[in-house]
Amino acid sequence: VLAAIKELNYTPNAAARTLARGKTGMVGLILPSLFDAFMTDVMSSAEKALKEKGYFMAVTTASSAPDLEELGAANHFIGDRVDGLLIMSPLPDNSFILELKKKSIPLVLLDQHQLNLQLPTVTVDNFYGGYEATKCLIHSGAKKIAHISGSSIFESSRERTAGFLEALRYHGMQVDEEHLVNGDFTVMCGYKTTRMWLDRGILPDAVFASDDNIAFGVLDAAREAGIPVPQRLSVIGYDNHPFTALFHPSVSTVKQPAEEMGRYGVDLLLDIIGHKARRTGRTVLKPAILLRDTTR
Amino acid sequence: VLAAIKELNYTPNAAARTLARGKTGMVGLILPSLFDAFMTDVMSSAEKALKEKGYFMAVTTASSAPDLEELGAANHFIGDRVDGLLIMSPLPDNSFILELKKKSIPLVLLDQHQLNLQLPTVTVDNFYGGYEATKCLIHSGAKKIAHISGSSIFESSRERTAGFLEALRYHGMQVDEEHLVNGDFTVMCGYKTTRMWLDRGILPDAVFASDDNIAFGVLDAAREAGIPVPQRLSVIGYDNHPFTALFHPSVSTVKQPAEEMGRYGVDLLLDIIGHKARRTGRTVLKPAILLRDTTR
DNA sequence: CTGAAAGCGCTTACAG
DNA sequence: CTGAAAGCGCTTACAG
Repeated sequence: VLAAIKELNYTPNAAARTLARGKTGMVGLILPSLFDAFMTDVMSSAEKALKEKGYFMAVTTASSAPDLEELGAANHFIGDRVDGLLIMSPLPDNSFILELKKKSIPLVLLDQHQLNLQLPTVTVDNFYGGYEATKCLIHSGAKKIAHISGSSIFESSRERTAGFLEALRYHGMQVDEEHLVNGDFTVMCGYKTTRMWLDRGILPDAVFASDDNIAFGVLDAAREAGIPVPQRLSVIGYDNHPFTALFHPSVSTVKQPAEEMGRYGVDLLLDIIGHKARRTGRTVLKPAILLRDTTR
Repeated sequence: VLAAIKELNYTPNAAARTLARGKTGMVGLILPSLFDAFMTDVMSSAEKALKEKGYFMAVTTASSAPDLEELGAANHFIGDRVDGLLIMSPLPDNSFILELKKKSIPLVLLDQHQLNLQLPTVTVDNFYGGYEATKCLIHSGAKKIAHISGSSIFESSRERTAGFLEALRYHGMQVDEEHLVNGDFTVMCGYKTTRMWLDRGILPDAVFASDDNIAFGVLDAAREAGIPVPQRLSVIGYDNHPFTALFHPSVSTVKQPAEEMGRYGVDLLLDIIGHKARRTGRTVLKPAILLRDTTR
């Protein structure tokens, strides 16, 4: 009989097994975009970790509340197609999450706390990252330090900005209004902001960019204008985008433990699924400052 | 009764429905890496198209034959968890595919033909892309044209190189051995190759890079060495990486119809699943040459 | 047109 | 320890 099984290379029917056992063998990942380097890192790490445990990963994007609602809609409900969900999308509206909670679907939030929801979370200490990045800029002697933030719908972005402001405050420094810019995690926004500074003659000494895309844009504008980096302008980004280490000058950045976030998020979720962990608790990972050639 | 359904926001059990109907409502995507801009574009487009049709997407990476075998292994078989599979990973070894074929699992190959397998494919005309990119370089007056290829396990890379060689041949030109470099789709390889040319005093007039990562590396090395682009060195990449349009100078490239590949691949696969299309046939998409500031 | 029954292909608790 | 039966929660073909 076993020989025959090998012979016909029989595979047990997954749907029947799922129905009988109540486990799908799939884990869902909901994230805002497939184009962001950090998110892709986390996704890749999660995929690897899941594969090692014999799980498959269902990926779906949702960047807004309506997108999430749609995933909760009748004939497109992701909840019971998976054993649990890793959620990286910002949750301005919680009704989708509440529905999942009500159905007791195991959930882990990635890169955001959402304190009111009492859900297990895996985050990076963005306040610390923003604070330390700014401190390095201050210690290198910069007097006029600027910050270009990411989109404020991301908790991570808001906290980096808070860390930046606190570092300045602690060191008795101020930031000019024109040097505190609400950006959006794009190269374009870094470029345009720097051009604006250049045009108005208010280029700062140093910039803390809320992600590496922004930093690339700042560096591009500086290079085009012949501004020496890091002598005249220091730049530090965030994420450790693969290109930061490869370009010349290499770009200083704050490395997020993306690999760890994906792996730990998976471990935690699988423990919850297997009733080996509680459905609460915060895990905060530390980022690492990587000083390279765009800072003094 | 219907009111009660709304009330308790009931969702039918997916596993039971799958078992009864024989449809999972999931489509699998197998790709070599989550870090490549083109692949991410295709994935994103496929995800969007699938979502519109009420399907979810299971993503799994496999870059080598053993990886694929693993997906065919007993307790990790992806075949019956999905209604069909979109396969972007190179298939040097076909046994995994043969197994899927034997089980009649709908399959669409993306970005590769694999003629011997008689499977429906959606590809881009890479020979044409390589030929046209090179022709543009020739027409701009370049005499010494170099090429840095991607990894030869990719059919797409091999065909771009073939297009490059044919364009030279057709125009009665030759390529020096040192200017035909086997690379690997990385910034590092573009950078190192260009440095090597510089160090040996054999910098070409123009480079056709098999992807934009390589082109970024070439441009970075040229900038560092003070080589004027495009006056002394023209560069054209491949993929239309988001950064190519944003950096200064903007990077000439060959735009792959990634969005179309993802969307069309999904449409075709769903038609096969719904018995509305045959399990054969080639669809070849045309790339578009985007001449920007790194070519004359 | 409605409603009860069989069947999808497993797993697991239970009888032998 | 082995094997037959019940059950997982739907869908669909069929009887009424």
